[in-house]
Amino acid sequence: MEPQSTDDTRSRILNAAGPVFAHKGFQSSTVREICKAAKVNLASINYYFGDKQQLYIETVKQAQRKRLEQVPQPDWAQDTRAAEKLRGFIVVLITRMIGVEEAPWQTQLMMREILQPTKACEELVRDYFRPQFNVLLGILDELLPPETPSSQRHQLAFSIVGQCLYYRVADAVVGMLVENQERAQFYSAAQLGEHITQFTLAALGQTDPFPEQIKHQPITNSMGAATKKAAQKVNE
Amino acid sequence: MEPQSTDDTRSRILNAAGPVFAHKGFQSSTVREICKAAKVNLASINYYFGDKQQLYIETVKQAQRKRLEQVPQPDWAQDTRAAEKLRGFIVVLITRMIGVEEAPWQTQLMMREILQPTKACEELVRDYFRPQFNVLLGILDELLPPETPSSQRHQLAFSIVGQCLYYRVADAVVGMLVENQERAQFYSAAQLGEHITQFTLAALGQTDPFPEQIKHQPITNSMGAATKKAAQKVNE
DNA sequence: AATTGTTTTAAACGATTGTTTAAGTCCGGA
DNA sequence: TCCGGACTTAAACAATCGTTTAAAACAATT
Repeated sequence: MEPQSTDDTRSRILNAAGPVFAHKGFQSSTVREICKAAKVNLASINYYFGDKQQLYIETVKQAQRKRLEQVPQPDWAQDTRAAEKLRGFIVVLITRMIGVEEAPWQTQLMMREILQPTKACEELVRDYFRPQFNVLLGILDELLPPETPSSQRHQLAFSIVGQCLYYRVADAVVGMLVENQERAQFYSAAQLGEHITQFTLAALGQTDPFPEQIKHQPITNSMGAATKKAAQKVNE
Repeated sequence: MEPQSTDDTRSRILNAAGPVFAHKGFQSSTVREICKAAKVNLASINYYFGDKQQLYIETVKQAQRKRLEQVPQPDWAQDTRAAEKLRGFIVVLITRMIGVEEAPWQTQLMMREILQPTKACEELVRDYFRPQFNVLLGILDELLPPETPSSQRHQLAFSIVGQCLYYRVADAVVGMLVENQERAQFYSAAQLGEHITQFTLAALGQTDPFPEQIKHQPITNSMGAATKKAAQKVNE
């Protein structure tokens, strides 16, 4: 009946609003700017969404939905080692954070919701963060002694997620702290993912202590097949 | 000549603007709201600061200055072990993040600058983040093999900082993911700092692998004297 | 007491905001 | 062809924003 992802007026608004909200936040984005970017009339937002705030909520939801189908967690073979699953999880997460070529405005929009939650955040947690969190806890379950208390499991998960989130949150500051050349050479999603994986596995006693372990070459080739495929999908 | 931290009109504006900007951001904060909170006339901001933006910049600077003298890094005795220094560094950092009783609006303001830098951010990096970063690198230098490349040292530092930042950035989400009781019992600054320290030291091979190492009791008593003192100063 | 410079005050200004309105356009079914 | 609902459009609206203004109040010096 209604075309979904075409250049429907409603869809044009939704697609134009995403980057604008992500870049400037809710208050600083004006309906006039969004309408201009979407090439629709000024009144269209109110006609299709009621008001600016409901447009914002719909935009966040759509960004989340798109992100879920763009970068699904890889479904591992049954005999995949837990360490390999963890590597895959981290690489997908860090890839979502820093993107590949295009600026990942969906993630930036979510980061705004994380830092300053609005009404859209509860759904975000329910449909996105919570399942993600549970997947990670499932992987950790295979790596930890059974008697590990859940409170400790949770904080371990946060230590992993926190390392990944950092490169999106503090992206600008990282750019000011490290030389451009070093950044260009060592800060790809694959390399950062590998670093965080090694760091985490070492902490969990799954590998030798960290500094001796990896050689920190510009290109790492220790990724498994499932991980590679998952990381690639982000480009789409 | 001019009283600094009294209830000077200029100071009243500055003190009132901090929490407002931290809570609502630059655009969403109105000069009328700030003037009302500061109990000064509407025109005072323009009289003393020129315009709203310069007030914002001054506010960020002052927050940074206050934070630096409130929570200085402990100056360790010469024979302090590096692991102990690292513990102190992390506890100070995490304490700055989540505060103790009062809401740490200074840190929240900085977090806004990190996520979306304005003109105030360059000074923030130069006077605050960069020195902090160097202190951490100095500590890591004592824990790492001499041949460890600097690019790897940097990412190790980011892995530590990232774990701490997470509890400020994702504070609201953490509150939605873990039960209230667990949060009340296991998420004090001292406990989170201890967790991050153990996790990091284990990754660096300075202790046994992580999960077996700590017992994750509600209250930990393994902090050194210098660390305790540093954590306490935050309350002031 | 008069004068000077500084600070405070209430009111107004112009610009921009989100939203509404009412007239207009389009298009398929009778 | 005419009608009716769905959509689009340009204009206007009311509210709020940051900023300016000019007069009043104040404080210190001569």
